[in-house]
Amino acid sequence: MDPMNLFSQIRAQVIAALDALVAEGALPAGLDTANVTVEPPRDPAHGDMATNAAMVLAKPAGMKPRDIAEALAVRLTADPRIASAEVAGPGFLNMRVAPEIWHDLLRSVLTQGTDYGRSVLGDGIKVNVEFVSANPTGPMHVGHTRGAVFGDALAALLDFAGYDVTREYYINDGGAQVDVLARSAFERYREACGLSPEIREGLYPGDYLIPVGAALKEKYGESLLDQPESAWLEEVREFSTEAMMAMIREDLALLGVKMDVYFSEKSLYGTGRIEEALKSLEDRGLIYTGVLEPPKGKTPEDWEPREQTLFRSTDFGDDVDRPVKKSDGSWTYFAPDIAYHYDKVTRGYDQLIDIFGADHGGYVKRMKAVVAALGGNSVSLDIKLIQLVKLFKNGEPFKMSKRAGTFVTLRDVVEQAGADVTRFVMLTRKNDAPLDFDFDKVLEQTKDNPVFYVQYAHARVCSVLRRAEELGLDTSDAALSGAALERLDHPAELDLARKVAEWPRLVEIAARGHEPHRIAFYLYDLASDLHGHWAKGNDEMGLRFIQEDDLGATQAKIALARSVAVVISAGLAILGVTPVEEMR
RNA sequence: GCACCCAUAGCUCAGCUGGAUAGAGCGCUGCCCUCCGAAGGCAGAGGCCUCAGGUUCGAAUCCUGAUGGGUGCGCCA
Repeated sequence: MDPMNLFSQIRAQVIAALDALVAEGALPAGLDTANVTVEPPRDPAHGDMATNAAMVLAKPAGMKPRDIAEALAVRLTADPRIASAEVAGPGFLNMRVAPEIWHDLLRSVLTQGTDYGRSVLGDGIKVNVEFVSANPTGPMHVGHTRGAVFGDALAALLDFAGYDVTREYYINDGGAQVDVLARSAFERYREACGLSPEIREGLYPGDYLIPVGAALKEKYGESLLDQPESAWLEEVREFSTEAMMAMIREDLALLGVKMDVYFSEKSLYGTGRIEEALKSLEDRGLIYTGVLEPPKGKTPEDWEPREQTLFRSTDFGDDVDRPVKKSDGSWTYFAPDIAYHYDKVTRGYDQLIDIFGADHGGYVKRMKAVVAALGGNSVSLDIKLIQLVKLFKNGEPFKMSKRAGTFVTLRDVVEQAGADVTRFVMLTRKNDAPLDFDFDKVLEQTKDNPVFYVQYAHARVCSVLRRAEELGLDTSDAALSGAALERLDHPAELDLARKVAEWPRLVEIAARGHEPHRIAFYLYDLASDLHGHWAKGNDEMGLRFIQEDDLGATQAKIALARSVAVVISAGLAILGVTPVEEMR
């Protein structure tokens, strides 16, 4: 556990005290302390931290919780850093630490800067986060945007928590939809050559292919015009897919998302890689030929029994076995998916994370089955489903329609709201909860808008630091970490420090659960505490950060303020948002 | 029909992998600027955590079932 995490430090101390009690015979040996926690209590009046040790151990030890708790309290308070330990409620042990603990903590924050809160939780474990993976057939829309932000923030969070992270994009350039793209682009090519395009039903009608058509003309002149499809399809497909991917990369760049790996589905075909992956399954006896039952309740009109090559995914918790080959012998879409995950497994990742749209929930079980079959117990796969984004304008639902031209792209969103705002707002909801995105509200400068609220807190601290500099103080972190922090003795000031102390713990909780939204909520809380503390200065002069007649106290107080700003910066960095120094 | 996700204040949502008296914003009511940024703060009202069982020291949280909503369901990716 991380040495910077105050709660894990104290937990280690609790465990040590328990061991000591065992050694002196006050507790039986061989107790399992895995469930012993040290957490901030819900009600701050209960103290700085609480442990459930006595309640967890009462039963296995065959003792009353109170007796254990009291013995533990005596042990713990022998350390001068633990000011008090009191038994409460059903057997909680509420602890209060000495003020120096908080002063040391703040010093540590200022010394480490935005590295404060980095964790060794990940222990260098190799994680692959696959996200976006939008089909290269057009621009990215709002749904992709949320997935992109979520994946990028999750990757940053895991990196911060000590994992070795790869951001990866799977390009679906091997299926029938890129043929459709090629045909659509070809019509735009014909248009560029002065002919009228025939955008038939089923082709992509979007304007974004017009420049692709023009580029095709520039490259090939009119030489493709009288050729049969078989002559130009492959080249046009290649050309268009690359154009689409260039556009997608640009969109991602607008959002501030940078992938480490772009993996091409097409590279799996004709290279033996699909065959190799399937052989790996076959060697385990997981491939067979058979006939599937028709789905109950909703039998397709044209359903008829067919013999197919199937993957025995039911062995790994899936509902039915899944076909990997069509009846004509060609691969189903599932086959390259298997090969792709096989590739990820063989690249040596310990953990895989796939981020899908919620409408792909039906694929979760089969993908988990694949990874379980290929990687055994050594590789885990977590799949995060991203719920819909509901757009609003002036509080009114904003209907999207490709045909009506009110299709909202990633670019539209970023151009209107800005990347920082877009990213933060997209992370203010759990991934599996629908998200309302109101174009007007996200730009409001009120506390109704969480982005503003957090930014404002950061800007206020910067403002105070500027004031302090005018008074001749050195506001560098190096100088502030040397401040006389013992002058921070007001309960309200220590409360703020307590919140700062929760940061490393929160990072670990968020990383463990693959839940970057927790960062956003924590930052909102922290900002709220800062604003609240600021306002206390209205009534109580002594709580203002700037004390014009006492520069020593001022330096200590702005060190506290700066610590809050440091954590806000670190948190925003994980979310991919730039902290602002003043509001405009 | 089956599977997965969801259900918490009037509305939109948190709730730290089982902890103490369930929280925040919006909306409503009432307060706080001779003062570091009031773009903020404080207080009040508002709850059968959808329902019924179960697990245990202890459940909004875990299990089972029900109800309501969303998504998906063999040669489309």
